[in-house]
Amino acid sequence: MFRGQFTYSIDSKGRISIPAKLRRHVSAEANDTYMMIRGTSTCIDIYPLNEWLLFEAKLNKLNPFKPDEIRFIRTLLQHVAEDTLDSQSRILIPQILIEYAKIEKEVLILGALNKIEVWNPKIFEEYLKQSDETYEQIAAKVMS
Amino acid sequence: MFRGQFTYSIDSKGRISIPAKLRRHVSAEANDTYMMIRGTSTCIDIYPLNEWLLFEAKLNKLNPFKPDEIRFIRTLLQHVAEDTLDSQSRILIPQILIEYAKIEKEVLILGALNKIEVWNPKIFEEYLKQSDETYEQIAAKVMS
DNA sequence: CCAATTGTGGGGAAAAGTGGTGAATTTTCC
DNA sequence: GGAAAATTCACCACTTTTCCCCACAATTGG
Repeated sequence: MFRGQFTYSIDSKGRISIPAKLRRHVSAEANDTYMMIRGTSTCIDIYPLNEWLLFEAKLNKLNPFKPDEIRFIRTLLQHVAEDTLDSQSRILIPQILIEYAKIEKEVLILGALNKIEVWNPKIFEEYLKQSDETYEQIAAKVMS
Repeated sequence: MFRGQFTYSIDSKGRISIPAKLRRHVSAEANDTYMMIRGTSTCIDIYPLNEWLLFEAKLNKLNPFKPDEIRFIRTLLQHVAEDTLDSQSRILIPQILIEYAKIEKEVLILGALNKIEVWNPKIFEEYLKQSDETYEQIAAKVMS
């Protein structure tokens, strides 16, 4: 499972290193392959291939004859991209996802259980502020 | 279960020894791996891996497509870091946690049941003073 | 009192992160 | 259809960080 945050940078070609500490938790089944999609917030979600396949299996159980469900599937799959690590452990993020997540130079990489999220640090900060619950309250709920 | 307090020092690289007397209480399942996280007070909480996994299991049951629940996951995992003991039984504390806990040179290491807390000794002293109630009063309330 | 363990410090090799070059392929345009 | 331009992608190079190892004083325990 992925956890923790890392501040990295994206280069002029749109490449991002996958942090070594996250890479250690990627199964060998993933074959250094990652799937990228639009996040549900203003960020990019990155799944190792094996985790993606599990997620895809869930999508497959949806009913494509229900308007809501097919719309969800289409919206999601529209911007899926696949890439394999280069020799420096980086993946190339498609321009359209970079724009969607409003990413500039600095990126915040967040380990979030079965996926890795990529944020513009400023946007992530704003996102956290919007919450009613403080860190203390959330911690109290989970850690008790 | 962890108990007792120890005054140690953090070195210039941000490493802290885990006291031998606490280490004896760590399960072999933990694989010498510890998770560090922002404490709810001005301190750092350290969990052996196996203890931490209990919390993570709770997070795993949440639905990351529900805005409230993914927010919860992000807020918590943001402040988590992982490390394994080196050959001298030390772990490396990330700079961001050191700053959060306002740690300088001396640290107070506190065994606190299922976790280990790391404090700046001065801050811990202040924390104890801050309460209006005496030890006796608090004990009466909590233990009844 | 001696041997083993523990806590602290630091050097140096290896890994990690970042940036860039240039060949190969694809696309564009005349 | 073919040359020029643009894109892709496999490498190469450099700097910084990480982490593995050695060293040593202090403490503990028999």
